Amino acid sequence: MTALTDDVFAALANPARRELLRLLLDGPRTVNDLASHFDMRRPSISEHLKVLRDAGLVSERKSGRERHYRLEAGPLMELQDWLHPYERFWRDRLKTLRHVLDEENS
Amino acid sequence: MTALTDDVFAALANPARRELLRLLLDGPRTVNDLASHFDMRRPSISEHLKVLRDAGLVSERKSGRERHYRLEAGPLMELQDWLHPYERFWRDRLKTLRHVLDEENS
DNA sequence: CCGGCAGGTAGGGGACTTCCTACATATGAA
DNA sequence: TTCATATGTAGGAAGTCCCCTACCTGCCGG
Repeated sequence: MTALTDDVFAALANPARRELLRLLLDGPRTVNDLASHFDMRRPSISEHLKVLRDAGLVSERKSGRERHYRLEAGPLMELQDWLHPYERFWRDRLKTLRHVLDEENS
Repeated sequence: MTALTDDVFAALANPARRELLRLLLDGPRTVNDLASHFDMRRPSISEHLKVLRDAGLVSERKSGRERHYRLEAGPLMELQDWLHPYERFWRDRLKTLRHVLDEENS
């Protein structure tokens, strides 16, 4: 298990890269296939894929002259762990809010 | 409910801003209090707080000449929603992996 | 009123991001 | 072998980010 690094947050900060991840939810795809969904030149897609690869969010498998990129959700599951304290915070605030509303209603 | 925007991902892309959120888990704090935890000048902290505010991740309450910043976890809970499809993907992959291992063991 | 403190804003420098157009590399097909 | 296809890499332009040093506003206490 790699630790959740800066790279993951930085990778997610770009909408094209998030869209790439979303496309990969349906399964592995080639670079050209992925690029066809964007209004952007292919080399830029290659660069985005490199950022995602360096963050551990995708992996690549060579097959002839194609490369199939596959989603690696591990870092995103670590992001979920990162969120846990905030979820607790959020629940506490909702509970408090509910109490206040109950007081006012009684 | 505000939709999960680019602003939230962009705000989280900076380690100082993530640290600010973490500090605010313990409750509201003033700018000077927050700044004291960083090796960075106060105006930069103000700027980071503005980014967080624009993303809806913190709110501000004036009290005399101080301003108390409070964590607003709402956008982070939307981030959790954003993660859901990836969690499903992750679970499926684990299940598949387990099947493969079972086959090999039998 | 006046000095000092809390905090925001302006402007700028340096590094980084993101896109582009060439160009390089490798593999499949004819 | 020779051409075309799939992809990566180089280098550069434009924009953005992040930090800084002034500087400004507003509130408190004497």
